[in-house]
Amino acid sequence: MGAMTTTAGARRGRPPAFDRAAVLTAATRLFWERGYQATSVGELTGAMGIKPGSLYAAFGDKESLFREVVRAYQQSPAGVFVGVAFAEEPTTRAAFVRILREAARVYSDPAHPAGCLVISAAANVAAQDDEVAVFLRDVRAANLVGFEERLTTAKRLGELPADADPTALARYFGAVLQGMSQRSRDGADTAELTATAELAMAAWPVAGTGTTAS
Amino acid sequence: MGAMTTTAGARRGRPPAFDRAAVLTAATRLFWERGYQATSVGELTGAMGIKPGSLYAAFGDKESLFREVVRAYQQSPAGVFVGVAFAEEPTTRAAFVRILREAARVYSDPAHPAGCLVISAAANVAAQDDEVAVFLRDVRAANLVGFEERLTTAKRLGELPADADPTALARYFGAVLQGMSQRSRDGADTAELTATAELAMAAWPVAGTGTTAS
DNA sequence: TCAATTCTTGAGTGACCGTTCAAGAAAGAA
DNA sequence: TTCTTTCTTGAACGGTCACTCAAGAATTGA
Repeated sequence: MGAMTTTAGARRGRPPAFDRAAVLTAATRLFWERGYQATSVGELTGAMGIKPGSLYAAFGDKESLFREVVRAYQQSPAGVFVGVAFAEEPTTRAAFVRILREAARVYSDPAHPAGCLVISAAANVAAQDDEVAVFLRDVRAANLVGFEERLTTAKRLGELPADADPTALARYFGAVLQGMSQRSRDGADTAELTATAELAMAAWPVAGTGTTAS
Repeated sequence: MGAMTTTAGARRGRPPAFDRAAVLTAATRLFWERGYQATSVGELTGAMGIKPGSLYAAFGDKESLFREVVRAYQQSPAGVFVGVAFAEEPTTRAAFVRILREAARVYSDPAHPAGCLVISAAANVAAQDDEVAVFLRDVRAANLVGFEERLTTAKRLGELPADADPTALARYFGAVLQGMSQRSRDGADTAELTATAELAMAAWPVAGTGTTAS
């Protein structure tokens, strides 16, 4: 689908003067750093090197641009490491260990803004921009469902003890990742986040004992 | 200090037509729900029932009002439960158990906006409002220092094993609390957050073993 | 060469932002 | 009563917001 529209020549009219992927990257960086609402169209056009008219012709409006940014982000290294860990690690436990460690690295990578764009870009938003907040919340909820499905499967396969609660575990790891994202935005470095990740894995259920002591 | 200025009569000039504490509560609710930047002065004056002139005469400007809101919040039940737990619980472990459980309750209390105002009210902010973000980040950092001091003391008193890392633990619990706050803003209820809190306590060091397995 | 199509440009839209201010109203002091 | 002080009110301030549009430039198809 994308190949036909981008590679095949013979498009009528004046060609765009900018590289769509490049300006999307610039927009991503801004949204990632400041969040959706705090990023103005003026800042966007400045960073993207295009005028408002071009932005609106190419992307629709600010909200559509943001949705495209999120879509691109989810396919970037910072967005796919969860899926990659699930696909490549042999055990569910190893997958979560890897997810937490990768998050520690990615969230604090100085090559891009700190934390996770999906977690922080619409943390607070005016009533009028509710749809953006709902959109990101749905993405987060879908990620949690992915966690839960993997953990449920692991329990069915005997990888988790019978008294393990996949739903509670999924939400716990989700909360830890959101906390790590926030900590990285507060300045936490890779070492700190890695230490947090290691401690977080202590919640992994061990066969034969309850998962927590009161 | 507060008693003299509020109770003693004999103040010159026209008295304020509003209850300062009441309008502060209204402002707190708005800032808590939407965050600093996404809350406009127009919404504030509407919710507080006063005109812009009165707001600026009484509170200075939007930023000063917000700082006063944060100060009041920190002395409210939602802001003091950490200090109360430290003061009332006999052991450090019991204090952290209580902090996590209380956070689960408070963050999801439907009587007020979800989560922690200090954690979420300036999550993303434009460059011009940096000072507000820095202000809240400092508050969070101070809370972490409080955690760390308590844990360091616990280690010195033998309540924690010799290989325990108070700094890492403090940051871990800080991250968990930030994650719980975010989860509550995504709709998590008390039961979910409580389950997360219980799982989080699995990271508490046990004498004689390493704190984590790899 | 000429029409059709697509993008760029620059100027401009109304709405809302945080904030200010002069004028009037309500209190104590003289 | 009159002065002084403090608060309220309503109408504004310039600035920025997201967004639009007509006119010109660059391309393809005929």
